[in-house]
Amino acid sequence: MVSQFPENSAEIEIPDEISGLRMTRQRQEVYRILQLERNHPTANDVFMRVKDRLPNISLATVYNCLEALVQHGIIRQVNFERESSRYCPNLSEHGHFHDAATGVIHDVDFKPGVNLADVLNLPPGAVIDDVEITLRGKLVTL
Amino acid sequence: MVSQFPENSAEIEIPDEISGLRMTRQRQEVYRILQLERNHPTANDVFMRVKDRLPNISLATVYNCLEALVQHGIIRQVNFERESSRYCPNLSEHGHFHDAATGVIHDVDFKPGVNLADVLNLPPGAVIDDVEITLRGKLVTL
DNA sequence: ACAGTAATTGGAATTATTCTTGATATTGGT
DNA sequence: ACCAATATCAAGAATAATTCCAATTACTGT
Repeated sequence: MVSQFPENSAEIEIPDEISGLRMTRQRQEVYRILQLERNHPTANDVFMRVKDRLPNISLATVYNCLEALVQHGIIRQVNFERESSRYCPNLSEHGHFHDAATGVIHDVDFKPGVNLADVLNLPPGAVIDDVEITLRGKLVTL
Repeated sequence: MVSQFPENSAEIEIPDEISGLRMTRQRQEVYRILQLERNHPTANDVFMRVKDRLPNISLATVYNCLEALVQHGIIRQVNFERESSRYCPNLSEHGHFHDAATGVIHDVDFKPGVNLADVLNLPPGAVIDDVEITLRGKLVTL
Protein backbone atom coordinates (compact mmCIF):
# COMPACT_ATOMS: atom_id res chain seq x y z
CA MET A 1 0.00 0.00 0.00
CA VAL A 2 1.32 3.44 -0.89
CA SER A 3 0.37 6.62 0.87
CA GLN A 4 -3.19 7.85 0.93
CA PHE A 5 -4.16 11.54 1.04
CA PRO A 6 -2.80 12.58 -2.35
CA GLU A 7 -4.78 15.80 -1.91
CA ASN A 8 -2.04 17.13 0.40
CA SER A 9 0.32 19.31 -1.63
CA ALA A 10 3.24 18.35 0.58
CA GLU A 11 2.55 14.75 -0.24
CA ILE A 12 5.49 12.40 -0.52
CA GLU A 13 5.15 9.01 -2.09
CA ILE A 14 6.62 6.28 0.06
CA PRO A 15 6.90 2.75 -1.28
CA ASP A 16 5.77 -0.46 0.42
CA GLU A 17 9.31 -1.45 1.18
CA ILE A 18 12.65 0.32 1.52
CA SER A 19 15.91 -1.59 1.58
CA GLY A 20 14.28 -4.71 2.90
CA LEU A 21 12.12 -3.00 5.52
CA ARG A 22 8.40 -3.40 5.17
CA MET A 23 6.98 0.10 5.27
CA THR A 24 3.92 -0.16 7.44
CA ARG A 25 1.54 2.76 7.68
CA GLN A 26 3.27 3.93 10.88
CA ARG A 27 6.74 3.72 9.39
CA GLN A 28 5.59 5.55 6.31
CA GLU A 29 4.18 8.41 8.33
CA VAL A 30 7.22 8.63 10.57
CA TYR A 31 9.46 8.65 7.54
CA ARG A 32 7.29 11.24 5.82
CA ILE A 33 7.61 13.62 8.76
CA LEU A 34 11.37 13.34 8.59
CA GLN A 35 11.32 14.19 4.91
CA LEU A 36 9.12 17.20 5.49
CA GLU A 37 10.71 18.48 8.71
CA ARG A 38 14.32 18.82 7.82
CA ASN A 39 15.14 20.34 11.20
CA HIS A 40 16.32 17.19 12.95
CA PRO A 41 13.28 16.43 15.11
CA THR A 42 13.39 14.34 18.24
CA ALA A 43 11.28 11.21 18.69
CA ASN A 44 8.78 13.29 20.59
CA ASP A 45 8.67 15.97 17.87
CA VAL A 46 7.91 13.26 15.35
CA PHE A 47 5.31 11.75 17.65
CA MET A 48 3.40 15.02 17.96
CA ARG A 49 3.51 15.70 14.22
CA VAL A 50 2.56 12.20 13.21
CA LYS A 51 -0.49 12.18 15.46
CA ASP A 52 -2.20 14.52 12.98
CA ARG A 53 -2.42 11.60 10.63
CA LEU A 54 -2.38 8.63 13.00
CA PRO A 55 -4.12 9.81 16.15
CA ASN A 56 -3.74 6.41 17.80
CA ILE A 57 -0.02 5.98 17.30
CA SER A 58 1.99 5.57 20.48
CA LEU A 59 5.33 7.08 21.37
CA ALA A 60 6.75 3.57 21.72
CA THR A 61 5.78 2.88 18.14
CA VAL A 62 7.48 6.05 16.98
CA TYR A 63 10.62 4.85 18.76
CA ASN A 64 10.23 1.42 17.16
CA CYS A 65 9.76 2.92 13.72
CA LEU A 66 12.73 5.24 14.08
CA GLU A 67 14.88 2.37 15.28
CA ALA A 68 13.82 0.17 12.36
CA LEU A 69 14.53 2.98 9.88
CA VAL A 70 17.93 3.64 11.43
CA GLN A 71 18.80 -0.05 11.48
CA HIS A 72 18.02 -0.35 7.79
CA GLY A 73 20.08 2.68 6.93
CA ILE A 74 17.07 4.69 5.78
CA ILE A 75 17.57 7.53 8.23
CA ARG A 76 20.33 8.61 10.59
CA GLN A 77 20.23 9.06 14.32
CA VAL A 78 22.12 12.10 15.57
CA ASN A 79 23.10 12.83 19.13
CA PHE A 80 24.20 16.12 20.64
CA GLU A 81 25.64 16.02 24.09
CA ARG A 82 23.13 14.28 26.28
CA GLU A 83 20.10 15.76 24.59
CA SER A 84 17.43 13.51 23.18
CA SER A 85 18.33 11.84 19.94
CA ARG A 86 17.43 13.57 16.72
CA TYR A 87 16.75 11.98 13.40
CA CYS A 88 17.51 13.04 9.87
CA PRO A 89 16.84 11.61 6.42
CA ASN A 90 20.02 13.06 4.92
CA LEU A 91 22.07 9.96 4.24
CA SER A 92 25.01 11.63 2.55
CA GLU A 93 27.99 11.70 4.85
CA HIS A 94 27.77 15.02 6.60
CA GLY A 95 28.37 16.77 9.88
CA HIS A 96 26.25 19.09 11.97
CA PHE A 97 26.61 22.67 13.03
CA HIS A 98 24.71 23.49 16.17
CA ASP A 99 23.90 27.20 16.41
CA ALA A 100 24.11 28.02 20.10
CA ALA A 101 21.99 31.15 19.73
CA THR A 102 18.97 29.67 17.98
CA GLY A 103 19.37 25.98 18.74
CA VAL A 104 19.01 25.25 15.04
CA ILE A 105 21.07 22.42 13.60
CA HIS A 106 22.48 22.84 10.12
CA ASP A 107 23.83 20.04 7.98
CA VAL A 108 27.43 20.57 6.99
CA ASP A 109 28.76 18.75 3.97
CA PHE A 110 32.32 17.55 3.57
CA LYS A 111 34.31 19.17 0.84
CA PRO A 112 34.86 16.71 -1.99
CA GLY A 113 38.04 14.68 -2.00
CA VAL A 114 38.80 15.08 1.66
CA ASN A 115 40.33 12.10 3.39
CA LEU A 116 40.14 11.73 7.15
CA ALA A 117 43.66 10.38 7.31
CA ASP A 118 44.86 13.72 5.91
CA VAL A 119 43.44 15.52 8.89
CA LEU A 120 43.76 13.14 11.82
CA ASN A 121 46.55 11.04 13.25
CA LEU A 122 44.60 7.80 13.26
CA PRO A 123 45.88 4.90 15.33
CA PRO A 124 47.70 2.43 13.07
CA GLY A 125 45.39 -0.21 11.62
CA ALA A 126 42.23 1.76 12.28
CA VAL A 127 39.39 0.95 9.90
CA ILE A 128 36.72 3.60 10.13
CA ASP A 129 33.10 2.53 9.83
CA ASP A 130 31.45 5.76 10.85
CA VAL A 131 32.38 9.39 11.31
CA GLU A 132 30.56 11.90 13.40
CA ILE A 133 31.45 15.57 13.30
CA THR A 134 29.63 18.11 15.40
CA LEU A 135 30.40 21.80 15.56
CA ARG A 136 29.02 24.22 18.07
CA GLY A 137 29.08 27.96 17.59
CA LYS A 138 27.16 30.98 16.39
CA LEU A 139 26.05 32.32 13.06
CA VAL A 140 27.30 35.88 12.73
CA THR A 141 25.41 38.03 10.23
CA LEU A 142 28.05 39.51 7.98
CA MET B 1 45.74 22.04 51.05
CA VAL B 2 47.63 19.81 48.65
CA SER B 3 47.26 16.08 48.37
CA GLN B 4 48.09 13.79 51.26
CA PHE B 5 49.41 10.24 50.81
CA PRO B 6 52.74 11.06 49.18
CA GLU B 7 53.72 7.46 49.88
CA ASN B 8 51.68 6.35 46.85
CA SER B 9 53.99 5.99 43.90
CA ALA B 10 51.27 6.97 41.49
CA GLU B 11 50.86 10.19 43.44
CA ILE B 12 49.94 13.30 41.54
CA GLU B 13 50.27 16.71 43.11
CA ILE B 14 47.13 18.76 42.71
CA PRO B 15 47.12 22.41 43.75
CA ASP B 16 44.57 24.17 45.93
CA GLU B 17 43.10 25.95 42.97
CA ILE B 18 42.98 25.41 39.21
CA SER B 19 41.90 28.16 36.86
CA GLY B 20 39.78 29.84 39.48
CA LEU B 21 38.19 26.66 40.83
CA ARG B 22 38.79 25.90 44.45
CA MET B 23 40.10 22.34 44.56
CA THR B 24 38.35 20.74 47.47
CA ARG B 25 39.42 17.32 48.62
CA GLN B 26 36.66 15.71 46.58
CA ARG B 27 37.53 17.62 43.44
CA GLN B 28 41.18 16.75 43.88
CA GLU B 29 40.47 13.06 44.14
CA VAL B 30 38.09 13.09 41.20
CA TYR B 31 40.64 14.93 39.13
CA ARG B 32 43.40 12.60 40.24
CA ILE B 33 41.45 9.55 39.05
CA LEU B 34 41.06 11.14 35.65
CA GLN B 35 44.78 11.75 35.44
CA LEU B 36 45.53 8.17 36.40
CA GLU B 37 42.81 6.44 34.41
CA ARG B 38 43.31 7.70 30.92
CA ASN B 39 40.60 5.40 29.56
CA HIS B 40 37.73 7.89 29.58
CA PRO B 41 35.86 6.69 32.65
CA THR B 42 32.19 7.38 33.29
CA ALA B 43 30.95 9.22 36.37
CA ASN B 44 30.21 5.89 37.95
CA ASP B 45 33.66 4.53 37.12
CA VAL B 46 35.16 7.55 38.82
CA PHE B 47 32.82 7.14 41.76
CA MET B 48 33.91 3.56 42.37
CA ARG B 49 37.58 4.39 42.06
CA VAL B 50 37.45 7.46 44.22
CA LYS B 51 35.72 5.61 47.05
CA ASP B 52 39.04 3.91 47.83
CA ARG B 53 40.24 7.25 49.11
CA LEU B 54 37.03 8.95 50.13
CA PRO B 55 34.70 6.18 51.27
CA ASN B 56 31.93 8.64 52.12
CA ILE B 57 31.80 10.48 48.85
CA SER B 58 28.44 10.39 47.10
CA LEU B 59 27.74 9.86 43.44
CA ALA B 60 26.03 13.27 43.36
CA THR B 61 29.28 14.83 44.50
CA VAL B 62 31.20 13.06 41.78
CA TYR B 63 28.75 14.50 39.28
CA ASN B 64 29.11 17.93 40.89
CA CYS B 65 32.89 17.74 40.82
CA LEU B 66 32.98 16.59 37.22
CA GLU B 67 30.62 19.38 36.24
CA ALA B 68 32.73 21.99 38.04
CA LEU B 69 35.89 20.70 36.40
CA VAL B 70 34.28 20.70 32.96
CA GLN B 71 32.86 24.19 33.48
CA HIS B 72 36.27 25.52 34.36
CA GLY B 73 37.86 23.91 31.37
CA ILE B 74 39.99 21.57 33.46
CA ILE B 75 38.64 18.38 31.95
CA ARG B 76 36.46 17.54 28.96
CA GLN B 77 33.15 15.74 28.85
CA VAL B 78 32.82 13.29 25.98
CA ASN B 79 29.62 11.70 24.76
CA PHE B 80 29.23 8.69 22.51
CA GLU B 81 25.81 8.00 21.18
CA ARG B 82 23.47 7.83 24.14
CA GLU B 83 25.95 6.13 26.43
CA SER B 84 26.80 7.66 29.77
CA SER B 85 29.13 10.62 29.58
CA ARG B 86 32.82 10.00 29.81
CA TYR B 87 35.46 12.36 31.06
CA CYS B 88 39.00 13.01 30.00
CA PRO B 89 41.79 15.28 31.18
CA ASN B 90 43.29 15.66 27.69
CA LEU B 91 42.63 19.30 26.94
CA SER B 92 44.39 19.49 23.61
CA GLU B 93 41.89 19.62 20.79
CA HIS B 94 41.41 16.03 19.76
CA GLY B 95 38.89 13.54 18.52
CA HIS B 96 38.04 10.02 19.62
CA PHE B 97 38.25 6.66 17.97
CA HIS B 98 35.86 4.13 19.39
CA ASP B 99 37.03 0.57 18.78
CA ALA B 100 33.87 -1.44 18.25
CA ALA B 101 35.59 -4.73 19.08
CA THR B 102 37.09 -3.84 22.44
CA GLY B 103 35.04 -0.79 23.43
CA VAL B 104 38.27 1.07 24.05
CA ILE B 105 38.35 4.75 23.21
CA HIS B 106 41.55 6.18 21.76
CA ASP B 107 42.37 9.85 21.56
CA VAL B 108 43.02 11.00 18.03
CA ASP B 109 45.03 14.16 17.48
CA PHE B 110 44.52 16.56 14.63
CA LYS B 111 47.37 16.89 12.21
CA PRO B 112 49.06 20.24 12.65
CA GLY B 113 47.96 23.11 10.45
CA VAL B 114 44.60 21.66 9.56
CA ASN B 115 41.76 24.11 9.22
CA LEU B 116 38.16 22.95 9.49
CA ALA B 117 37.08 25.31 6.72
CA ASP B 118 39.40 23.36 4.39
CA VAL B 119 37.44 20.21 5.03
CA LEU B 120 33.84 21.27 5.56
CA ASN B 121 31.41 23.52 3.74
CA LEU B 122 30.53 25.63 6.75
CA PRO B 123 27.43 27.81 6.60
CA PRO B 124 28.42 31.41 5.85
CA GLY B 125 29.14 33.42 9.00
CA ALA B 126 29.64 30.39 11.20
CA VAL B 127 31.94 30.99 14.15
CA ILE B 128 33.01 27.68 15.64
CA ASP B 129 33.41 27.44 19.41
CA ASP B 130 33.80 23.74 19.72
CA VAL B 131 34.50 20.74 17.52
CA GLU B 132 33.66 17.16 18.26
CA ILE B 133 34.92 14.35 16.08
CA THR B 134 34.06 10.75 16.82
CA LEU B 135 35.09 7.79 14.75
CA ARG B 136 33.80 4.29 15.11
CA GLY B 137 35.53 1.26 13.69
CA LYS B 138 37.94 -1.55 14.34
CA LEU B 139 41.64 -1.84 14.87
CA VAL B 140 43.03 -4.34 12.39
CA THR B 141 46.33 -5.93 13.32
CA LEU B 142 48.56 -5.44 10.32
C1' DA C 1 35.22 33.15 66.66
C1' DC C 2 31.39 34.49 63.62
C1' DA C 3 28.57 35.29 59.79
C1' DG C 4 28.06 34.34 55.14
C1' DT C 5 28.91 31.56 51.29
C1' DA C 6 30.09 27.32 48.94
C1' DA C 7 30.31 22.37 48.86
C1' DT C 8 28.74 17.85 50.11
C1' DT C 9 25.35 14.15 51.10
C1' DG C 10 21.62 11.04 50.51
C1' DG C 11 17.64 10.42 48.68
C1' DA C 12 13.84 11.75 45.76
C1' DA C 13 12.60 13.31 41.21
C1' DT C 14 13.15 13.65 36.33
C1' DT C 15 13.60 12.29 31.57
C1' DA C 16 14.60 9.74 27.57
C1' DT C 17 14.39 5.36 26.28
C1' DT C 18 13.57 0.35 26.50
C1' DC C 19 10.94 -3.54 27.83
C1' DT C 20 6.82 -6.37 28.40
C1' DT C 21 2.49 -8.14 27.37
C1' DG C 22 -1.52 -8.70 24.97
C1' DA C 23 -3.92 -7.25 20.87
C1' DT C 24 -3.75 -6.52 15.62
C1' DA C 25 -2.21 -6.96 11.30
C1' DT C 26 0.23 -9.20 7.55
C1' DT C 27 2.27 -12.97 5.04
C1' DG C 28 2.80 -17.38 2.85
C1' DG C 29 1.04 -21.91 2.23
C1' DT C 30 -2.86 -24.74 1.12
C1' DA D 1 -10.31 -17.40 0.99
C1' DC D 2 -8.68 -19.66 5.45
C1' DC D 3 -5.24 -20.66 8.77
C1' DA D 4 -1.03 -20.71 11.12
C1' DA D 5 3.17 -18.34 11.75
C1' DT D 6 5.29 -14.10 12.13
C1' DA D 7 5.72 -9.22 12.56
C1' DT D 8 4.04 -5.03 14.29
C1' DC D 9 1.65 -2.09 17.42
C1' DA D 10 -0.19 0.08 21.79
C1' DA D 11 -0.16 1.11 26.57
C1' DG D 12 1.95 1.30 30.40
C1' DA D 13 5.66 -0.38 33.54
C1' DA D 14 10.54 -0.49 34.17
C1' DT D 15 15.25 1.21 33.70
C1' DA D 16 19.30 4.07 33.85
C1' DA D 17 21.73 8.27 33.82
C1' DT D 18 21.50 12.48 35.59
C1' DT D 19 19.65 16.40 38.19
C1' DC D 20 17.34 18.42 41.93
C1' DC D 21 16.45 19.33 46.80
C1' DA D 22 16.89 20.05 51.65
C1' DA D 23 19.74 19.42 55.41
C1' DT D 24 24.39 19.25 57.07
C1' DT D 25 29.26 20.43 56.84
C1' DA D 26 33.31 23.02 55.41
C1' DC D 27 35.55 27.03 54.19
C1' DT D 28 36.36 32.15 53.73
C1' DG D 29 37.05 36.86 55.04
C1' DT D 30 36.60 39.99 58.78
